[in-house]
Amino acid sequence: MATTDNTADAVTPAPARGKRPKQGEPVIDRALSLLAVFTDRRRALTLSEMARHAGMPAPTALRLIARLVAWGALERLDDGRYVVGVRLWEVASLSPRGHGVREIALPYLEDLFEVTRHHVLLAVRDKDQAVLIERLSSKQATEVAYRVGGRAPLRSTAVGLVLLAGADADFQERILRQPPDIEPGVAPMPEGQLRRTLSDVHRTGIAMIRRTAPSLTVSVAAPIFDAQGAVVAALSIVVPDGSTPPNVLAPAVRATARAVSRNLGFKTGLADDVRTHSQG
Amino acid sequence: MATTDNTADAVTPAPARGKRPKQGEPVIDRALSLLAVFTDRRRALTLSEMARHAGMPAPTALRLIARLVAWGALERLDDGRYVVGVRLWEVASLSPRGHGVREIALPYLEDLFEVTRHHVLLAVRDKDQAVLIERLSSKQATEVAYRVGGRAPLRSTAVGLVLLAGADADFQERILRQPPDIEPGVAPMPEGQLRRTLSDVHRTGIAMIRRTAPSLTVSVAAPIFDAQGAVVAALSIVVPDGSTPPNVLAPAVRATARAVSRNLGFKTGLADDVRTHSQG
DNA sequence: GTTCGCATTTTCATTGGGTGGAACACTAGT
DNA sequence: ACTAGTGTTCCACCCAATGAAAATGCGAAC
Repeated sequence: MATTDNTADAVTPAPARGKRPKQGEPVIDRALSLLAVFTDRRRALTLSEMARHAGMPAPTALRLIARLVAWGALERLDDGRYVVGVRLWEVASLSPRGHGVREIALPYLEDLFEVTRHHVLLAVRDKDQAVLIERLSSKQATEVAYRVGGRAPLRSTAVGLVLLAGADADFQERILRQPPDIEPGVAPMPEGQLRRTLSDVHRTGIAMIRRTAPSLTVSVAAPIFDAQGAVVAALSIVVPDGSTPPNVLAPAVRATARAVSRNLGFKTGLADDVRTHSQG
Repeated sequence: MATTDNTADAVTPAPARGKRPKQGEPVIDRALSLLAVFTDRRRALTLSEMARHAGMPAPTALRLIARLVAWGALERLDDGRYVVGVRLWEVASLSPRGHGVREIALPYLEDLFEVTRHHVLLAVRDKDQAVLIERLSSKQATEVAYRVGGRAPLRSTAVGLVLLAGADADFQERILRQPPDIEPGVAPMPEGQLRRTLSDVHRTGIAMIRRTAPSLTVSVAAPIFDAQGAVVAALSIVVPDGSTPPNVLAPAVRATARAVSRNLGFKTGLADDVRTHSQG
């Protein structure tokens, strides 16, 4: 969680006496930190919970929250707890990299999903992580690790690898220098192998990852390009290990990704190998 | 657009001279009004555009926007324009009435969509309007009036009627007293007929609306209940007029809505008429 | 190359909105 | 009754927010 860089991680053991703990922080930052207290596990919070997690006195939190509620960024439940409001969701739906790509990609994801009946994922990169934009799942599909709106590591997921391979070199370097992900169910790659993998992903336009937790699955991902040829998103399919050979899935995933790219204005050259040559 | 209730609707013809135009407004409100300048048609804006639409001087807007960008609520494009950021979308995805119901309903919407191949809509009520939470559409489906994240009137759409019929009495009264919607392609209902319609919707659990614009369609909607039996969302299917008789669609829509309701913890009684009796 | 026009950014003296401790109301648990 | 927790109102202090002005950046027109 990127939200823990606030002040009061816990309960601020020694509250610094009667002195000002974090007085002077811009109001907006405080308001935003009140939004950031919500997580997947905590979708409805009381005033005092919010104040505690955001690291500010209750009266201050109350005042700010009141404004957020008045605007619709938060809503108050009957029991007095607060939740993220529809108005905020409404504005957020205008996010080009959020609902934007989703809106364009959804019909194609539908097709892929309908044919395969397996999880279909769409993700974009934000900071050092992948953010899951969409996930189509049949009710009886295998257990899946990530939810829509959640974040996933770049180096140990198929979509992550695609997004990482599509990023600029210095960003890649920075990520590569970080200590390896400790992702349950995925064997962490040593740096050398990771570099080779990224190179392969860049060349072939396909990334694969095998997981052992939460269930045995294979993910196959492909990049989505915008009109400028930049990788703006990644699409993947997640199937139970052994159900379908990955080399059978790859063409379908690739074709779907290309269809979405074309709809985003990407001029798909002739065949894939042509683009490959122009890049190598 | 609900965003026009801000100060500078246009360009503020007479800027009130050198006096303070709206000095003294809380900072949060200003920040939020900067988020509210984004609409379906304007998803990427320059600094001066944002300042103008939010009704504040450029330096002030810049300062606030800088904070919003730092947090991730906004993102800056290469050309200097601002768009709604993924971080905001991420938090908004925790909205129970936004992505919450969507997440639960999606698999069932999928099924309905797959069988019918027509638009499937999911909406909730916010203030005096319906907000479209999800829309599944095949690529070759008919033109639709609303997009995900957009708003629709309560009295002239099928989902709107369902949500209105499910609201408490005094809210219904307030809406009924308002002047009728002027919705293109939908004949506005006189108050008497509307009351009768709402009563029917409440009794039968089905609402229908026929549109002539943007295309000739029939919408059939049904309510989704939460564990407490309150109408929290509405589900509808939109088909070309004449393609499928509404009375054929109704059972499918109803069954899907019930399936979602059950998943939300709603105890579906025995048959529908049992619940009807307990309510009348 | 120079000039104009406009958007963006920095600076800075002024001040009013923001602040949070204290006190109060209320509920629930002991 | 007492304690412990939450939610709310109040208010005197004061620092963050403000926006005019000026500087800077950026193109396009000349």
